[in-house]
Amino acid sequence: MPAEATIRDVAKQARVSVATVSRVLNNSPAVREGTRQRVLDAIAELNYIPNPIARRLSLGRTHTIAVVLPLFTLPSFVERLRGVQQELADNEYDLVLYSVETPQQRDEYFAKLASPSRVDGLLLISLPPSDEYAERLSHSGVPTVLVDAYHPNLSRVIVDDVDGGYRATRHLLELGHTKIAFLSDYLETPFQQSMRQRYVGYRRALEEAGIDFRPEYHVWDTHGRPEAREMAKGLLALPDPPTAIFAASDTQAIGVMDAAREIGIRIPEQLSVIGYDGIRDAEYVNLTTMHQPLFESGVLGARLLLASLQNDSQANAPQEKVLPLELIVRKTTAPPPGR
Amino acid sequence: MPAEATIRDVAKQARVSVATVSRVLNNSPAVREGTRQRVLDAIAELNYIPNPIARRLSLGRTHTIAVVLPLFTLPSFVERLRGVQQELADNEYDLVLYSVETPQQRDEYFAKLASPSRVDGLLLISLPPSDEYAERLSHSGVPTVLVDAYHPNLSRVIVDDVDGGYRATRHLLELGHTKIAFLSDYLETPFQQSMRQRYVGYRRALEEAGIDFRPEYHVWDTHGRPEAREMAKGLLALPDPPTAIFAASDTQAIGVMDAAREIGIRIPEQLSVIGYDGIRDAEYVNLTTMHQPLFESGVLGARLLLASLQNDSQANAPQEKVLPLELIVRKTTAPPPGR
DNA sequence: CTGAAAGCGCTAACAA
DNA sequence: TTGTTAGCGCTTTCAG
Repeated sequence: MPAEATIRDVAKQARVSVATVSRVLNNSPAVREGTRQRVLDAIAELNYIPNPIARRLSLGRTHTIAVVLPLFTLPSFVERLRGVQQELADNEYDLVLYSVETPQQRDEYFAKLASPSRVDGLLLISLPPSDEYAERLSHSGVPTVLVDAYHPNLSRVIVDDVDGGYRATRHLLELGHTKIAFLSDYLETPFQQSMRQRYVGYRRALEEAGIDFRPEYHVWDTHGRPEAREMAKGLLALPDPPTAIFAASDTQAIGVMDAAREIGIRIPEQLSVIGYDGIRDAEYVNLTTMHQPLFESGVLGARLLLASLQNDSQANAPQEKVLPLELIVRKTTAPPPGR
Repeated sequence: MPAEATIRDVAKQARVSVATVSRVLNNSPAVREGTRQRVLDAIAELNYIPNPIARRLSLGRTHTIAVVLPLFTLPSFVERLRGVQQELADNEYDLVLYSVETPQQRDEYFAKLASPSRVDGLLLISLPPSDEYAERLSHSGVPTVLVDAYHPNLSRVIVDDVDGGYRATRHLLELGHTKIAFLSDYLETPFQQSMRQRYVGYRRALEEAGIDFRPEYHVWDTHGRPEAREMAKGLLALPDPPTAIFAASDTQAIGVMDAAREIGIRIPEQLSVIGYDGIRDAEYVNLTTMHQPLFESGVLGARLLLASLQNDSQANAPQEKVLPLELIVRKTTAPPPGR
């Protein structure tokens, strides 16, 4: 393969200066049509492609947006990423991907990426930064937006998960349930804050309805369908089992459905199940769920970032975009048995 | 935020030349310990981070690996991507992501990325290049490896999909089925060649068994669970419906299961279903499937690429890695009714 | 062991 | 309208 042609080669070939070549490259109007054509011809002939790295160095911009997200096993993360990717696709920016598996790794990436010489912008999906890193990020000069994560100092696109948890629980309550379990991830991890908020909403709805919270109705484990199935089995084996289960994600709700099928408990006649997220699979299995706009959250996050990349008014206040939640009632929730 | 410190600032602060700073940055042994320490101190004090772009320009390498894959709705693509990501994570390379939705876009990306000034290496997932682009790629000087795609001139990690299709069909045949349908994506798209090969294997197995191929038993549509469900319904509504369906992907097989449930046909008593891929969901729904190592294919693809990035013996012959397929018999296949 | 200086390929004043 | 030239921040000869 022949060595790559440079702007100098083109200049020589077209008998102009590199400045002129640069001008036509950048669509400067200040170049005579004939000259432009000569340059274009030279470019075509030499098969010239401008070196983006050199361009970036000269411009002082990286043309890169880093997207950081938890290791993307979960459909909801992937869906958000797809939104981001779509919005970024026709832009000038490269989307570079970082997947984090541990809090240490997360902080490592945050530290590494909080530098304008590395990236032009940062998109953090479902990864709430600690105060320390939020501070560093907002002072780094790297525009940052959070998707599905909250920090007061950073732009974000979120939903009101407390309200979501509340409304999901209300739905069950209104059907007449009083024995309502909550099944989720570990709540204590600083990794995921949405889950915890849904739990808060759940507690609030119970309290408001004058129903005592029963600790044995709250179960948690690492995220996953089989894990949820096992948890659900435990719940249903209780001396006084719940008549409804609120799963903090659709994936987990589907695990609950697995358990019910396995044990021979009919949904929704004997057990109501409600999920959260509104992933595609929820529709296929007819799961009642609290739907949030996953794909759109990615799109909006990217858009927000792009916007703050435009007006480099660095110090513009953090934006907040709250996306709507929608209760989608399908076939897995009904009044409790005997009502 | 203070302007970023440069290597010059560090040099000044440490009272050495930039060359020396560069040496300690690159762990050159040719630096006296005392000097090194001074430099290190200066770096710490100024909070200096080397500018990667400048480094890349100087080194003439992009430190970037581009991964191109079809828009990642499908679990199997995501799984492969995860493998790639994991293998690349602790490397010096940035993983930049390109998702293609149309053949035009694919070629656009191929053209753009076939340039050493853009990327150090290229990983194409489930995207067989045309001869023309394969040619361009292999002459571009950009090491390229295909995952789940084949071209004789390019390194690749694949499975033997003809054999997979053959063995999946054999499994059904051996159970005693003779009315076996094949349900897939469009076969004619140059987008996906694996599907077509599975079909070839299917036909071969039938032929070998002396069973005539019935055109009405071969259905196809765009990929997706609901689409597969509709196709399956069509198949089952045939005057002489099949007793077994070989779906070219697990996602589609699950769609078939949806259809059966909806119509009230029992699996496997009345209908056998076999899928392909071995995605996680297949296990949950107890689907018999032809399993291929998806995650590993990504890992291996990345490894292959990394290796050819090492020995820049550009002209090394294309490597081929064939991963094993494994028939996993679960609960969706059984002898046909009345046997 | 250290420094001076050229160069990576491009952009953008500034001059002409 | 076009050309000259000084950077962008780093690496790497080549001298010393």
